[in-house]
Amino acid sequence: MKQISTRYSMAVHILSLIAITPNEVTGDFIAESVNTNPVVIRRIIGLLKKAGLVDVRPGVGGAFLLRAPEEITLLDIYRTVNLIEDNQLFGVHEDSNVLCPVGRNIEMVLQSELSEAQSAMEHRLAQTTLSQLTARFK
Amino acid sequence: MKQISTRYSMAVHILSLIAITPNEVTGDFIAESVNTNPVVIRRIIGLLKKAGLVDVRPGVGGAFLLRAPEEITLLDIYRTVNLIEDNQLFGVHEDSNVLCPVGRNIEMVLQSELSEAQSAMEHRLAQTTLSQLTARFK
DNA sequence: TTCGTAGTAACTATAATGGTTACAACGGTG
DNA sequence: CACCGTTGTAACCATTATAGTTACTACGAA
Repeated sequence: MKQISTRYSMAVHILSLIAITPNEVTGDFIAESVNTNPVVIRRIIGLLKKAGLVDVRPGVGGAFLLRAPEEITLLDIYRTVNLIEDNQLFGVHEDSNVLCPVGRNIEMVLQSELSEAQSAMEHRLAQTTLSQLTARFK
Repeated sequence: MKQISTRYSMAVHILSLIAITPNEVTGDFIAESVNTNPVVIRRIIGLLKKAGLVDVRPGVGGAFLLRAPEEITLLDIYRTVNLIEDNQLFGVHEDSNVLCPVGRNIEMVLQSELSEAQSAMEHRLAQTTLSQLTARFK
């Protein structure tokens, strides 16, 4: 299967970098730390901006947090960057045969179970803040 | 983002159908219930066979469970069908710049957090058995 | 021997991903 | 004012996973 996009881990990286740097941070600087193309960084920062997590100084550049690192959780970042259909992590096949007892019920029954599993994961993500993360860098 | 493949929900569908059907079930019959091409079904059954969840009568055909529906969990099926690199749901970008405190630590620190989140999800999947699922079909 | 089925290989169209080049817009600075 | 570094996008690309399809071989039972 395909893993969840590294866009997410890169977003955490970006926010961590902004959090621990006293002055403002340019996209090119972040790109060097992440070791990727600056455009990739800008795209992710665009999502973070739209979500109100960061802002960027126009013209001269430089990103900064709009929320305290103690108040940004891994779930916040996940939700920002991992745009997904109906916010459902699990895809469920549709158009099953309604003439069959399984086909008639599988979608609803399974979707409810899978949503619970997804919630369990998201709940765990919500337990960790950006500041807890950056505290572990040495 | 991309959702987790519907291969998983189809696998649950397939096993449910085998579980509630008294006699053995052919791939074509399952394909009609799932409403897809029989080859797609055969491919998934191949994975289920390899995992020891089902077996298929050669020649004449027909699949049957090798384990009681009470002893097959959604996690078992997930693990069978959702083959993924290192069993890590979350992809984490590699080759970050080691000269940067964030780049040097992000991979290990984040991976450990994300593994916990994944475990929380899998733990929830392990709570539901195939028999609990089929009991909800009416 | 024939028929229905399983197992596979090969091909396709579609979509997400991560990277890349290019360029316009913007705000300080000399 | 003119330049420079930066941001925001658009456009394009190669790679990969996905889900479906056709086609063929192998097998067992009637």
